[in-house]
Amino acid sequence: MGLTKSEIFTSKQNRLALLFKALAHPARMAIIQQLLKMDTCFCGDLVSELGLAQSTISQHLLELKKAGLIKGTVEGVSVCYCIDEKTWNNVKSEVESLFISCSVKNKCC
Amino acid sequence: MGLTKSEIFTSKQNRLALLFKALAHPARMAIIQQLLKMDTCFCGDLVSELGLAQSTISQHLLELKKAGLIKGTVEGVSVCYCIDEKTWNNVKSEVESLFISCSVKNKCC
DNA sequence: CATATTAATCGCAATATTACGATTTATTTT
DNA sequence: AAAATAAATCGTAATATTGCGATTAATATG
Repeated sequence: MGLTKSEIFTSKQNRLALLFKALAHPARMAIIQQLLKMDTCFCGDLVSELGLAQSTISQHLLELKKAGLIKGTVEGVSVCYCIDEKTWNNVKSEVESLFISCSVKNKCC
Repeated sequence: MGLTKSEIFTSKQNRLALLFKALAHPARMAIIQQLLKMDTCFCGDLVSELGLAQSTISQHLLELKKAGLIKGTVEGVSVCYCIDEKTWNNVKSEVESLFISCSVKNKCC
């Protein structure tokens, strides 16, 4: 069939999977890293920084926006993007609880 | 075209993207959570735990194995899976450095 | 108001993912 | 050696993703 059976999983599993999916592309990782690093974050800057077409970058920005990781505001002709602090911090604590609190202890193999 | 241009990104960006891709499915999140929680971790247990076909689970296990997140050892007729502690800890610190050390400070929007 | 600039959206082609049933492989038990 | 059990692999269909050029939409400038 080829479509994910979201209904059989917990909402946490689905939420985390969607979050990781948003980060599961090197271009989107590059955008996130750039936004974490830079003060200015115009869409055009990202287009010239990464070696992808403008329409492609725009699509990746949409993916990140749908996941709530970034937000953009119109500034004249340009659009300024940045990390959505609120969602980012939620994500941070969810990922932390997955990776940090659960230490691998039981080895069966 | 439809294929990711890995060559234009840094190895860290590609590495993290591949890691997140492995986690970007609720079934694989469920498997990981189960392996973190349980002592026993036979493939068959996962099949009956999640509501997916055996061949589907097997494919998801392969994805996680390719990403280095889990490993499996044959025990008689069954295969016992568990988190690959070594890779898991590497992943943990990479994800930590992405999320924890980089706090969002500059707001341009 | 016409033109330039920036970014979103559309349409398309290539490729990847997801899921399942059927089959195969490997091991254990009879 | 034959039968049973568990898991990997194969083949296939449905759907999703990636990327780009072309177009559209919105704002700014001459």
